[in-house]
Amino acid sequence: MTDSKRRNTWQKDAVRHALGEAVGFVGAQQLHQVLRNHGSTIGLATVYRALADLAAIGDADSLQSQDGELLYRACTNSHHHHLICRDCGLTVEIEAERVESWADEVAKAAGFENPTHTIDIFGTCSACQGRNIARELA
Amino acid sequence: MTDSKRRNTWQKDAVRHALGEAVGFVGAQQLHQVLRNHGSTIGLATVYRALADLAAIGDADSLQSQDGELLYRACTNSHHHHLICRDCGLTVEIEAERVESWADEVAKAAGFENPTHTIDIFGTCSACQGRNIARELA
DNA sequence: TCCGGTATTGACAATCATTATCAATAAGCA
DNA sequence: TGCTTATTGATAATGATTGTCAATACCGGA
Repeated sequence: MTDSKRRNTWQKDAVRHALGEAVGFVGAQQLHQVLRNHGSTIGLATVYRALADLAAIGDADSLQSQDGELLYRACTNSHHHHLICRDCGLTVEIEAERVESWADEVAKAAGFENPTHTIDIFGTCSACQGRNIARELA
Repeated sequence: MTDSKRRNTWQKDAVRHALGEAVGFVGAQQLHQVLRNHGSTIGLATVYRALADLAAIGDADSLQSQDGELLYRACTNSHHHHLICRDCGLTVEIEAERVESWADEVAKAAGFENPTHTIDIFGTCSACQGRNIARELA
């Protein structure tokens, strides 16, 4: 039942490809702008739909930025989490077996079923640290 | 510099009190409705401002629900995380020392400074499990 | 290759939470 | 009691996301 009635369009390919090119996480609006700047005539609603599809299929990760915007990123493969620079958006994938099992244990212990979790770490990457210090001295 | 020019108003007290009464996490809109239903004439914008203040002071926790809404909860004291029922909003506070240290380690290992993290677990609490099964049989 | 049913698109309107605006109000101090 | 100004609240503005719906184009079958 993965794709009983799914059709392939150049729009979906464009979104998939643009997402692959992007570095770090990008929002739907932003991705739409990029596509338009490259000459595409794709519609904004279509970008939203394509991204939601990719996330549902498992070909994209999604998370919300700290101001509430939904961000996407091409997904490598298995379940993992992210370490994100709050200045430049640099993203590092992190394995979290220890935390996966911890989350499931905690949920089960409290009688919760079908647990899902949101685990993301934000920080300032080394490059941005230097940049910020330079700015403070100005 | 905590409150050099801060003034105390009944509005702020009302929000603080209403937040204390609420069970689990509540949104600003929701809290505003509750206050109005209790006869208060408080404005919506004021509720937003008061909640943002409480969170900044450290008297309230905040997190975003899975559909992007900002939710608040009266804060007990120290740093902790939450296990939240996605149906009824029941919230359980969880200690997470293991995860705290893990998050800091991971960030440091990648050269990230001032790490903060978002860790929340969503699930279906035992009460709602029963309720959902009953509904499916209908 | 052509055709027809229908999934998909895209321009636009509609939502919804949140923030900005700004005149009117009231907290707190001399 | 006055004065200064932080705060309020009605409302408009913003911005991301979703709904609408006629037009389009994918794809399996003839």
